Amino acid sequence: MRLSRGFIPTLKETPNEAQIASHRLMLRAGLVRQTSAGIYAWLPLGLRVLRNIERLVREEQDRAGAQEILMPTIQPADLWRESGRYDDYGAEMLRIKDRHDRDMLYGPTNEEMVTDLFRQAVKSYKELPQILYHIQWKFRDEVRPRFGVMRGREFLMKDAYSFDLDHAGAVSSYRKMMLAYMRTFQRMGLKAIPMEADTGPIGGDLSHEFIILAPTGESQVYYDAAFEEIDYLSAGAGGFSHERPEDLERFFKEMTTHYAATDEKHDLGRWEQVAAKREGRGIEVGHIFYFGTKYTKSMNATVAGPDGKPLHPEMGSYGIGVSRLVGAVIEASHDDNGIIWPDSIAPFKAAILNLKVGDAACDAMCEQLYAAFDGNALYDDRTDRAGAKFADADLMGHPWQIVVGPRGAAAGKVELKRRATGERVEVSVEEALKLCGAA
RNA sequence: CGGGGUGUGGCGCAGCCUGGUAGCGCGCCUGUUUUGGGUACAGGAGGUCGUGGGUUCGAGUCCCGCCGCCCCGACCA
Repeated sequence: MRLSRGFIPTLKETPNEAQIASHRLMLRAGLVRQTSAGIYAWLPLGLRVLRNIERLVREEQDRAGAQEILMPTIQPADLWRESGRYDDYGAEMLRIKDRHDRDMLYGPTNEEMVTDLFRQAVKSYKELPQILYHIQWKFRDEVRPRFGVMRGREFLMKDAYSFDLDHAGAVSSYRKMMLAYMRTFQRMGLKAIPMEADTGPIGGDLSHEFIILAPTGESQVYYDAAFEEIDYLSAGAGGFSHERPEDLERFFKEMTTHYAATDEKHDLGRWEQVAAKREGRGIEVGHIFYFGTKYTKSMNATVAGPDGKPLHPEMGSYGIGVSRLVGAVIEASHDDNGIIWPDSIAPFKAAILNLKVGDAACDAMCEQLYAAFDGNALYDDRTDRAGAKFADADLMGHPWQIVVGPRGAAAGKVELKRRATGERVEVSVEEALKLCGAA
């Protein structure tokens, strides 16, 4: 994208309504604009990040054996009457009526709908297990939306639902999802800690929430440093495969034996036993639940068992706050000058800064670089001053900045800057492309 | 939903106490200038002062209602 043509409205000053770092930076870097309390429009730069996060989430869901579907945002109230949650959910659920005066709602979650789909289609235990997920907008009419996209009313969530024949199967699905989550967060450059959680309105008796570490997080967290040593992505010895039950067993044991708790659940007695203590601030970005037959029973979803008799499958549900993650990553990774995107979700791999638009050597070099990135670079071809370009590039947080100025261009060199470290090297165009991983 | 705050060109703010035709910085447009960390100068465009009502000869300013937004708390992916 050429910045001179891009719809990337950056701001020098922080709008008054934004108080926390990620919200300020998202507005200043032109990622989003607020349209009403807790509801945001995603602009090109922000949308690219959102899509990148979706892609990572999707890849890891698929790897864990989940199948992607897409359920609607609008649901009929009747489904929720079946489960009994239509009355339980309260004012947080946005209730609407269609033109025929039928009660509808904007889905805050999808247990009822997916259970309905399942019971219509799946008739035999032989078809189990199934894990279905979708990435769809949700609406929860929060009393007090805040922190930008971290606590919006409308938000993008990945929610998965597992159906298993029995408790053992459900636990296995639960563990697969947990592994998928740890892999997902690691790939996004985040340190995530799984913590035992209450099940809340979803119901059930096994639940974990995933907290990522960020200095500005909402809650204080205490955990065993052992979590920081684990590599969830490794395929070799000591790695974890979704396919091998023994791996899942070992993985789950790792996740549940090391100490981890938020301040509300902090147990000083157990904490004292932890050899390598770590504490910090955290943001919840995912939550998983096992709740057995809560919905299959209330909504009468059955499959025929081996003996031909109907059985209620055991369910779990698994959520990742996709749009929240955009804010959470920024909270975890920024400095005074702006955002520092992890490579895996950055909107662009690199920014190409042409310090002297109109200079034949600079223009040619920039065009060559821009073409080589094949759309994955933001080319700052504006006629602004160098300082403005440096400031905007830092603000937007591209992992690499390739600075092309008349001084270096004459010698066939560009300056390559790594946003995260500030490190700069003077290299040829070819070397720059190689170092950025574009060539 | 309880408590607090705030609303004035795109963004940040002053003006309100003590009513008299709306101002500053940034941004934007034009020109000159500058050219490796938000250059300087000159000219210019842009505002129903959130909204409805009231008081007054006259309301951004005073009074009442409503709405939006933000912060703290209770609640949450």
